[in-house]
Amino acid sequence: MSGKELDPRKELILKVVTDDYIESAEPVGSRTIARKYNLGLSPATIRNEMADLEEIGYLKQPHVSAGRIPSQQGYRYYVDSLMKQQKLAEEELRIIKSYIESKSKELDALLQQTVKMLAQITRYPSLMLGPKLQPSVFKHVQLVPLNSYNILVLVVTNLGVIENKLITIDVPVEQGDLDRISNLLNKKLRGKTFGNLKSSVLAELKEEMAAHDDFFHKAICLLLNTLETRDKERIYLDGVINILEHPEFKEIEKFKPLMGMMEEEERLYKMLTDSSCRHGLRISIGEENQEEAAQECSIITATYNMKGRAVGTIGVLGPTRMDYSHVVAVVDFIAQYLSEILSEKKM
Amino acid sequence: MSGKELDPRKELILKVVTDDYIESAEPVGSRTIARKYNLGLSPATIRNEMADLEEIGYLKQPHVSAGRIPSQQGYRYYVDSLMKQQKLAEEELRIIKSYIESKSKELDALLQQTVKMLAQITRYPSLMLGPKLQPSVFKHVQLVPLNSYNILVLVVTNLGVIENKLITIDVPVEQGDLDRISNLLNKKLRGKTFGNLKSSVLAELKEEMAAHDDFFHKAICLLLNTLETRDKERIYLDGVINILEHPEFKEIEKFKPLMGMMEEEERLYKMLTDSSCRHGLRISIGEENQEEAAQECSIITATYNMKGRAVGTIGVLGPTRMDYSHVVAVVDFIAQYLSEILSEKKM
DNA sequence: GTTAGCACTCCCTGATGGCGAGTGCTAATT
DNA sequence: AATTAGCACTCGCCATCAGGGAGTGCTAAC
Repeated sequence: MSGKELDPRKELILKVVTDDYIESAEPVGSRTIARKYNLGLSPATIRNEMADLEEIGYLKQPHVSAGRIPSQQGYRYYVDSLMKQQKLAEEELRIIKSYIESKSKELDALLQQTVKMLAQITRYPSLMLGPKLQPSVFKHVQLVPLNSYNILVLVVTNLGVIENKLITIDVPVEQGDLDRISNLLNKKLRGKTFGNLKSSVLAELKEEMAAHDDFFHKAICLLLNTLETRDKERIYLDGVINILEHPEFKEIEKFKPLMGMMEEEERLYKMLTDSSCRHGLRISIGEENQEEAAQECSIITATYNMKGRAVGTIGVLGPTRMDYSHVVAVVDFIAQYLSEILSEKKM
Repeated sequence: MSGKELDPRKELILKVVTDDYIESAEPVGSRTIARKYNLGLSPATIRNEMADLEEIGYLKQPHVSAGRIPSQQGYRYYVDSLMKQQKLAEEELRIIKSYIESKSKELDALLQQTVKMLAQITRYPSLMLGPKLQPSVFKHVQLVPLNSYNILVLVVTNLGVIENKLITIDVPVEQGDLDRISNLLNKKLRGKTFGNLKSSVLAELKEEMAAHDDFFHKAICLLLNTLETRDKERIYLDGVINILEHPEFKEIEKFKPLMGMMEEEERLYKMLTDSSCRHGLRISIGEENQEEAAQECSIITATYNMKGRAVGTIGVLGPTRMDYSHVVAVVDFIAQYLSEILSEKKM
């Protein structure tokens, strides 16, 4: 009942119903279809086809005397087989490009702007995860004393990302000692890739370490620690207000669960990293979503790359009756363009 | 008509009406008051008083055959003169303290947790600004080459805060040179306060600079730059969903403007730093707010300190019919307690 | 296989009327 | 003079009801 191919006329009807419902948000009836789209079919014929489509699960009726709307399965078929690939308008391309380019200085601002722009163009809430940067070359380590008992450990990688941790010590250490240790570490580590670093070099360091004092020990441990605990990637969210424009959320009670979800990074994170198809474009419709609050919504995500490696995800959330073809086009393009821009960054 | 003192009985009635309306969200009538609170007055007398209070602008009627609700002026009088100072329950004190203490490691996490907790306790959206840290002592500067053309400039202050900027150069510089320059800078600057630094020391450095190459010049400029451009303080926001529990936002259209506001940091920032009474506790009622979207809301804010200097603001947003006395108590206490904790931090 | 016709379903809207909570006013009471 | 009881009146709220409209399923004709 699910994997079946539909005959062309059923496909046509399903497509028309879905398109119309996406646009109007009203259940669509046979008469409307016959009048609005010239299919050369009478309302009665269309009714029969719609009854069939309902029986096999692609359409449903809100109530018996209403028109039809797509079921979740209907949307799935629409998305997989019927939806026509949309080309973005010149205007949109221009906006997207200028937005992303103009802000290409600060990474964080770039991403924030990108999500805002995505929300503006699609008119749906938009989110973004990442990027998860994997530093590969060690550049610098520095121990900076803030006061007698607190020392800041800075680690700089080739990405220009700084990891920092504060450590507290019991016995005061002198500036000179710290500089000496910093220098020693740098001499050993500078230019090493992290692959090497973890295995060989640090082992070597640990041996030497034994010869030194307790503080040195602590510093090394911390260094290791710092390198291992990678922060969770930040989540960017914008355009939440857009979802209120859609009649499915006219009732505040329908909106509450979504609002609750959007205030919890953890849940957004899960949604964006959801199992199925981690790679490239993904469309989750209704109950296909793990996240309960989003089961009357659909989510379209795409991963973006840096130098060929997927580093983050960008996505759009809307009612199941969302404008799939447009959003897919936008999300896809932005992900690609963002990948280009990021890969160009000298890192 | 506004600065007037009310006679005791009018005050009593205004207080009772306000208390009741805050609790019930329903216009309160004379009979209700007579029955619920034993004032020793008949409904008719109360009616007369309420009519008076309406005439001089402290109460209003949603429609002619409904009970009364406080006007903005009524709330103002209530807040200034009638509201009784509330003591927090042991339970609440305990929760607040444990929340703030348990997270006292990472500053950012501490603040985030604090706002979340504030939203949970008050059941209103809560926000926080800051803190605006003013570093005073220079600790360390480091030039780290990321690749041939990009150099990362790190500046560490006594607060353990790291400013970093990327600079791009035309001519490759060698590691050794960078180290030499870093060392030189550190020797000159370490331990200096920023007050000194800007005036005397840097002037001196600039002279020496002339003797050195172009890159050195660039580095100094950047250093100065870095020290001058302070980031805008971050805004924390949590518990937006809470506002949906209140009947004044049952209609989505009432909520939209607020949602729009809460997605724009700039507007939140303005609200939190609003002119009137920058110091200590502030209550803005309804149209007293500059921000248009919040003119059917009230905002209660308090500043918090670090070592005696106000560094940030914490606040709660609710309908004008909000539980002023409870929120005031909570906000006030949290601001004070947070100040304590922050001031203890070794910085 | 398609379509016209028809009876039927069910939502939506607007009108109607009673109920209840509340008011203002007046006259009686303290 | 202040307070209160009584009463007529207002108005939002709610349930009820009827009519209209959009849509369906079924049957019979094309």
